[in-house]
Amino acid sequence: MSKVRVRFAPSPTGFLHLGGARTALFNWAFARKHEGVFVLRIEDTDVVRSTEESVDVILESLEWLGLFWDEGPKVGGEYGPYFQSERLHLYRQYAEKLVQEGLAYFCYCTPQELEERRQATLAAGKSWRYDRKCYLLTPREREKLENAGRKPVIRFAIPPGHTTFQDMLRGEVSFENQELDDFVIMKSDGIPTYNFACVVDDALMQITHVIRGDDHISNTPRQVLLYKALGFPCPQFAHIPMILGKDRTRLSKRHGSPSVTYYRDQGYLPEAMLNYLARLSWATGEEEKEIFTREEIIARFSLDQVTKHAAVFDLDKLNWMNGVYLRQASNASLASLLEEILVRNGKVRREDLTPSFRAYCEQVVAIMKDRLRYVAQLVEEGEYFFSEDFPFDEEAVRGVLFEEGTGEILRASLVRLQKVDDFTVPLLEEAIREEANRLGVKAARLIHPLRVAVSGKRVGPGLFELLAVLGKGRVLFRIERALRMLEERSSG
RNA sequence: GGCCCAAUCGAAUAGUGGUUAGUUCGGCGGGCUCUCAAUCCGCAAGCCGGGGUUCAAUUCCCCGUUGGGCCA
Repeated sequence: MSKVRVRFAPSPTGFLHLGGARTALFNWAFARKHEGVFVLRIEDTDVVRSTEESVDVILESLEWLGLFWDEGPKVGGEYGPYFQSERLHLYRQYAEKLVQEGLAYFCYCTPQELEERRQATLAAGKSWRYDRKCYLLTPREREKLENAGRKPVIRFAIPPGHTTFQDMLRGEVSFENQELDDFVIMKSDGIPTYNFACVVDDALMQITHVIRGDDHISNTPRQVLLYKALGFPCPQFAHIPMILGKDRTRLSKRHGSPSVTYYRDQGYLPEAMLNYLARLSWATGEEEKEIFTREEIIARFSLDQVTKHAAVFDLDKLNWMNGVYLRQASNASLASLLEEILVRNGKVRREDLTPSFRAYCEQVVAIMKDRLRYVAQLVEEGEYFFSEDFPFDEEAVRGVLFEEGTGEILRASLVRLQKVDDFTVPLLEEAIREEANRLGVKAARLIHPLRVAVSGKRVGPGLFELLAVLGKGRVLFRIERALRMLEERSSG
């Protein structure tokens, strides 16, 4: 059996979205599982919408996920080039071959002419398909049109009959050829259309298995016909389900963000993202197990465990899964992630990333790890770690800080804490519990107002851990400030 | 509009011609606890509808419905 060769072929017209990432993932897993080759090809024939930045973002996203390709941009390979824009001569060559063999033909109809005839046909209550007006053009007629300055497209002549292919997930899928149009394979500017370039490339790159989204099912009969016309062997096809948003429509900005880089920038871990994506549409074959390393994914991956129906992207589950990975990650790695996010959000300047700040970040993630779903939460909800100018939750102030008797308690706590030289968890705990005893109240009576005073929130990490991380100076300052808030309230 | 694909708890999925239809996330309740988490224990929640085939259908077939896709 020949070596498995699969490919992922994105168009660089934007970021890599989750659906594309999952398609890449399945291709990659399939290749690794079968010790085959994973090819990356950039389908940049749409000159207007394709950008170099987009290529970079897509490559970065794949690399971040650890979906490394064996052939393609940056790494090369013997079937290159891997950018379609550098393969135009190949498409031209094969298109001309089809024309010479009478399997494709030049068409000079203008868009306006086509539209007129389409409207007329529709008005007559019939469904429109290209009417093959140019199919039987004589050389003379063609010459005339050329001389009139018309630039032809090349259309593929759909043969009669029907086209059937085996889908690895769905079995036999069949189309009537008459439903297919004599579609354009080369535009008048010499740029191939998607189906044609795709077939030429997949054939020339010796792709054995085409694993792609099921939105391509209806392209497949056209492609199968092209393989036959070009005399290429057909690859195996597997159309995997799409990923939809919560409302079961195509994943888009409305559903949060569909881009891989967004999740990277929010502080999701690549292993978590990969794991979650793998679990969409794929049954691992194991109950009670959701967490899979990339090696485990490869070892278990099989296309016949892939479902046939669309999957809904569930942020809750991704968050849960990312939390699992976050808790497994080292404080050092999370701290460096946190630093990047702080810099990107303008909370910290790059030159302030000192070793001591790094140590501080490690302490922060150490006490926050258990309650994080993604690292950027620390920027969104944990301002109090990085600034004195953090918001106070109104409900916490009203319900906890302004409770009767809190002033005396805070003042007593302040005095007591001033005497604690070393802000370590055991010493802080001892101090607060002793002070509670002395005042004849439960420790909680001190703990809750203190938390609000130093963090502005009524929920958060354990108080003693929090005080220890913030350090004596900031803690005392914040308690004094809270006391002033209380005074202002009672006087005003 | 034409064609194609799909359908099990809210979500991801397992599974079967005869099962108390399993698991994970989420939800709810409880334990632990300074709060929130984390963690542990428990609970609720599903076979899209209608016809067949069959002793028996969630499972096989057909139709419909709904959702999605491609083309226009």
